[in-house]
Amino acid sequence: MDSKEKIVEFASRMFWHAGYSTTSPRQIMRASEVGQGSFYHHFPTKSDLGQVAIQRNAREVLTAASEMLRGDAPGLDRLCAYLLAQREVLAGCRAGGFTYDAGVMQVPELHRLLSDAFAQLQKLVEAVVADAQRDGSLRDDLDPAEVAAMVVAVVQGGYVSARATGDPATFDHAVHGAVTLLRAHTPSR
Amino acid sequence: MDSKEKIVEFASRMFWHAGYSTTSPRQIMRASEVGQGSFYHHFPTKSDLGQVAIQRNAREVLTAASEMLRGDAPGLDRLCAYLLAQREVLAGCRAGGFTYDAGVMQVPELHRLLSDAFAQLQKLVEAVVADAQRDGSLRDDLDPAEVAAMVVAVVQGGYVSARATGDPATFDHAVHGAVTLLRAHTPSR
DNA sequence: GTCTATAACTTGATAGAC
DNA sequence: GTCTATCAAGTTATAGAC
Repeated sequence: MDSKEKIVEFASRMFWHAGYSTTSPRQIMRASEVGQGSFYHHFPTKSDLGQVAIQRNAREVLTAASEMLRGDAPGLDRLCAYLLAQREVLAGCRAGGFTYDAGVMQVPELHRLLSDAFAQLQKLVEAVVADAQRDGSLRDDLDPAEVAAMVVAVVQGGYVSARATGDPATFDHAVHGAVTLLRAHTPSR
Repeated sequence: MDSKEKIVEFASRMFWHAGYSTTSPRQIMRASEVGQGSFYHHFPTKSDLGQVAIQRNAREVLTAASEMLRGDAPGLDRLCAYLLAQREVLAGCRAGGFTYDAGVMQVPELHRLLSDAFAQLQKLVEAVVADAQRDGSLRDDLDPAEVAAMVVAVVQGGYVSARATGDPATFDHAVHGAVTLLRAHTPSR
């Protein structure tokens, strides 16, 4: 593996676990065993690296979501599968975690990665809500955009609550609550 | 107002808006117009100040929540009022925002403030869910802990999503989705 | 309680040789 | 592409006088 790729690998993971602002180029150099010369050759500024590393995290969130959401199953089942999926809860969301990092939010290029990622995630989920309404697994008088926003928020908030309490079960409670409410909205039974 | 109180006032607000790790003692001294001598006299270390300032933020979250949740109205109405309350959405949650700050999470005393706050918030909401089930405004076959966790998560996730997209309406969509689902669960109509 | 001076360390680079 | 040396600025304090 070349230096550049090693840097991005480690940076993505370290930014995810320890935050962008609170992780220094030096720490990344040590972890990835890449010298200062190479580091600054590939990434002249920290935000250049942030750009690539955060985008990688965002893509992983979207890739994982789209895999969990697709298939032939009824829309509601796919929605619930997404909510109930296994996650590294206490590590937090690879994308959502950056929304509270001032060093990310102040840099337009970095903030943009997050707004794009969340817009795409919302669309992915919204399409499945619409599927669920078409295939009859969910009442069609619900607003797909609102249901999708709620689903995304429950996951993001589940991470926050669980990190606060230090207990992954907090996440599970939240998503189970959402699943129960959604399941009860099957029109004909 | 004395120096100590001024420091705490500004620190609480600055930590909330810009993060704990990304706000330095120096910035707080300048904003609050308190000299270095006074600052370190009152707060020997940054985390001593973090302790007080973050606790103040956490208390404000709990105070606001308990005011919105109490009253004679049916439990479900109070729950929805809490979800639909006006908030400074793009500033994020005064407590939840710290869950992604490594500088907070690594210090046990600071992390504890968050776990206590979220545990209390969960209890507050859970009690109102139970009220709603007793007064008949919500189906009683739902698990109060799960519904409460979901409500808290929707709010926390609403903040995260809205900060990501940069649009407060993202928050509104999420909570409206939750309200619609909850309202549809009134047993007898 | 508040002031000024100082300091050890980290951050985020830049410069120039190989 | 990678290395070592260097650096200005910022962070988080400490010391001692008033």
